[in-house]
Amino acid sequence: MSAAKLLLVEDDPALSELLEYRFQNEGYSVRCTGDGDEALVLASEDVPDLIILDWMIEGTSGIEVCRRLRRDKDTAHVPIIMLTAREAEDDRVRGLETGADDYLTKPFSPRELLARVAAVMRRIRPALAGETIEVGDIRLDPVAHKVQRRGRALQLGPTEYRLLKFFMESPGRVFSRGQLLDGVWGTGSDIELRTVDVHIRRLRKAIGIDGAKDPIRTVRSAGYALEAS
Amino acid sequence: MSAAKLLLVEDDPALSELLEYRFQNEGYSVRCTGDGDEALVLASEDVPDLIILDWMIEGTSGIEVCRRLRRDKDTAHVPIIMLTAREAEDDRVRGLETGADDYLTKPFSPRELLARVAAVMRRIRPALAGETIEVGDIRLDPVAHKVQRRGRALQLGPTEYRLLKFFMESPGRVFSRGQLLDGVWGTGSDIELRTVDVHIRRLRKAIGIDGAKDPIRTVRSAGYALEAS
DNA sequence: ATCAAACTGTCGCTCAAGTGACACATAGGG
DNA sequence: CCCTATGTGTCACTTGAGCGACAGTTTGAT
Repeated sequence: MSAAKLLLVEDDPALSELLEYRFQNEGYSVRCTGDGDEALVLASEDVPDLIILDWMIEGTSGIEVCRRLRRDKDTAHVPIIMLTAREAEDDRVRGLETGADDYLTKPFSPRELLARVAAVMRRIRPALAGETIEVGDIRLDPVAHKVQRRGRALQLGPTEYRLLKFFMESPGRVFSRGQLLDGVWGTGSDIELRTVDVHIRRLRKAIGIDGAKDPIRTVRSAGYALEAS
Repeated sequence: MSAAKLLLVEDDPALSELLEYRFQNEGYSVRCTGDGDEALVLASEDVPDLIILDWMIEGTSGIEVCRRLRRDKDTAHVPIIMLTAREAEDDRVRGLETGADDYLTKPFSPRELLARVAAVMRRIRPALAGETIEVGDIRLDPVAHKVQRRGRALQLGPTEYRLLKFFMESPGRVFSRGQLLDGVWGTGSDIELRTVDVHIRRLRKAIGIDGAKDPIRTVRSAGYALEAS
């Protein structure tokens, strides 16, 4: 999965380094700068998914950076979390009105910042907040109803989709034909057990990419399983 | 334009009344309750655009309400701003981790809450904040009530416009016919589900430019989605 | 007030995709 | 070798979506 890209604009080296480390640890891709003008350049040449912006920085001030980011078409929609030492309500309101999406007052705990970043990411890019299921090289996005393998979109029918999703919710686990019928078709279905085979074959065909091995394992006299590998 | 719908969950009558007044003044459509269980009912029967939730309320606690809202598919994506008297970092983090999008500590000024609500609305439903939305090569200006594709003005009927706008507010996401009826026609409409198909067809025809491919994706037995690409 | 044009909701038909059943092929254990 | 569990190809049926048409309604201009 492509990691979420953060841009951290903070001129206190100690804090900047600490945060960079923590965010990288969480799997984000982070770029840092302590300078307002440089921040604008970085933001426009590779638009990040989220910007963490200190109010008091060298060069162009934080609020001015915020305003300019909002004015540029490419960065207008990028969420911004502002960091500041100011407590005054007026400043908070001004920050929000300028276009910041969230606001944190120093001193804050890295943990709280992480939680806020995660909250924003959850809203903005659900795909990056773990709402998609990933097993091996297959990624399933239930919101968009889309499935990818190795970055290539797969074309699945409704039943194939439900079947794959069911497998992906419990990777590696073997399901009997009866369990699959219950889970995918619904408990009240009086479908032939063998029909499962057919759909397994269709699913195999649908997710088959040459160069990739079949992730569906047949377990003789037991059922089928989706391999986590 | 349909006003943004807020759900205010606050059991202090004085505060509740004050906020309701202020929000209505800003053009929001507000419903209030002081009870957690009632909040869940209200939220599910007519999904609001944003929920303001007091941590300490009668009945089910705020954090539990938050958790349940997140669990229900219909309300999972609705942004939540939590209000609380607690200062402790642990509580703040817990609130955010449970799925709240933002957080305000009492006492707060109504003005700051308004600013935060506006910030969230701007991000979630730009159209309600009067901003133009852009998805792929389609641009929609809610103020001018105009739609362009590749710079060419499109001619849309009222329902086509609302339908497109609804899609553009959540690009890539699949909506069932029922969800589309709720979102575009309003919750109380007793329209045939199949009518949605007809309007989808009309919308497709209206936004069709030769050389451009149809951005509306049909998801069999699920609904429709507007492709971000 | 009148009229024409545009918009909206329904219905029924058509066609394509999805689905289930069956017949047959294949593989592996006894 | 035989038998059973599994895999594969095919076909008919079902379902769902697209489409054209139409009648009722609303809108806007004259």
